[in-house]
Amino acid sequence: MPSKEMHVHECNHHECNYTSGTRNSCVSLVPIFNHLEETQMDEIMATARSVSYKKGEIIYRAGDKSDSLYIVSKGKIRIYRLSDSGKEQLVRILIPGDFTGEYALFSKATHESYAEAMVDTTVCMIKQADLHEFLLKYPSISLKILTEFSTRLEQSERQTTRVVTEKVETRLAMFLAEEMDREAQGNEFVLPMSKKDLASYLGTTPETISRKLSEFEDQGYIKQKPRKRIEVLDLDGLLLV
Amino acid sequence: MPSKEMHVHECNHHECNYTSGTRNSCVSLVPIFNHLEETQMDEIMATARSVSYKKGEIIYRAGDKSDSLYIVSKGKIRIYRLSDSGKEQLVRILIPGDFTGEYALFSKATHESYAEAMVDTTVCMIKQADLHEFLLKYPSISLKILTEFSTRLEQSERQTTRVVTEKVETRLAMFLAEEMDREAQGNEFVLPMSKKDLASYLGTTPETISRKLSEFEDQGYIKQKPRKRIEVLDLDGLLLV
DNA sequence: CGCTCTGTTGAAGAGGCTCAATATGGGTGG
DNA sequence: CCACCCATATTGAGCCTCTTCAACAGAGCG
Repeated sequence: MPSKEMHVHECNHHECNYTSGTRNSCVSLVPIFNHLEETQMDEIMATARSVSYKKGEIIYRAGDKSDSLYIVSKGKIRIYRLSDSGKEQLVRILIPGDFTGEYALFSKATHESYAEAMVDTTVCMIKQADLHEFLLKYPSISLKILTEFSTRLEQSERQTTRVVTEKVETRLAMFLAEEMDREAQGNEFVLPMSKKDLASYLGTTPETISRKLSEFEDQGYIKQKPRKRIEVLDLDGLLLV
Repeated sequence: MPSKEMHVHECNHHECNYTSGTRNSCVSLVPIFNHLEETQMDEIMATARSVSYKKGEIIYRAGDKSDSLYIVSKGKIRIYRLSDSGKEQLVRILIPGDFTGEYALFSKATHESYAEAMVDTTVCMIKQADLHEFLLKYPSISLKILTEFSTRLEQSERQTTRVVTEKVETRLAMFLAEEMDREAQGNEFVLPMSKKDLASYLGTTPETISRKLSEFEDQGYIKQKPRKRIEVLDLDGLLLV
């Protein structure tokens, strides 16, 4: 697989094959693979390709044919959709250990969403044929992916339900509470995205986000600090909104 | 199908084990199993339990512990969620061949949604332990389920995007167009649910659905007929809304 | 045959969007 | 290291879509 003779110009976006011994960067860090034996991980790693993208680069777009699984090994990826009317909606953000590409991989040949590097990012790609082979050979991988999928499905449905049943204020409060739960350092956390993206994720506009956060601040629930940091002063109050 | 010796009181909701030879009602009709050999399907069927529910009965509810996959063999099931604020949202409707229960099965022990029989319904249930065994034994089943999951995930994300980016009128028009695509007999189709449920599915209210359908009718795009039948007169016009 | 749930229609009000003007800040190049 | 610049964020005002509440009509089911 890995050609040792690799030259820079053979590498789109600094694309490189792995050589054994450079395993650590991706396969071993994703839950779907890291329960395997070392030798099995090496085997998978041997079929993987590493590709780097610079900030802002598009990794795939809707309509692209693709047949690879993308595992984030470094950086951050924005997954978003464009509606028929052309509006953008942020679906989720991938951090190292997350993967994407599953739709094109298991169902259809083309993507419906867009993947964009939010910062300089490295992914490893596993081709559909290789992955299928491994799934048949090591069925426990499938169980891991099924677990991941069912969690994602649940989250997606929960998100839909929220958007249709709760008002913006409530959705925002819930989002803040969840971030506190996942990311809190003390009683502060850092927004993982711009407020523009947050608006798109929550199904509203940047203006409304801005206003609602100010209201929360006026009401003493939170305090906004520089560099996207938010201190939560009254979590319970927030959740009663 | 019921064992021949079945007595009413041995069967909760007319619950019965399968005997070989009565295979046809469920395992063989779902895409996730029907690619298997006859003998393999028989093997799975032997572990399945058939349960019937009367119209309106709840099959599972949020918070229930469950460890079974439910495959619809007859009838129709409404899957819905309740938001934190208590509002109901219709997630999807299952018809024979569809399955549910995956979240409790692969991720957590409890359901987040509700499943209710819309008409008299029969499901077959496969226990988690049995299913896991089959997945490891026949890895191709996992691939089928992965395909199904990734399709559902895509649909769910598409639904979220629509709800947040399109207005009600557009969502309704798209829904009608999709139903035409899937269910049309001539240029008519039958709504698969009440307008109340449709409202909940599309994230709006029955009043709005009623009004928008009247508008579409006034504009000559559709014609509403008795028994939930809708004739589409101008599909293109509808999609330009 | 009546009762209850679903659907329809009207009117009023609210929540959030749009548009526009201005402020801010972090990234970049000099 | 500083100044500049452009995307992001903020704030205000008006408006529009959709929800809400209420009253009534109709349909399906026991």
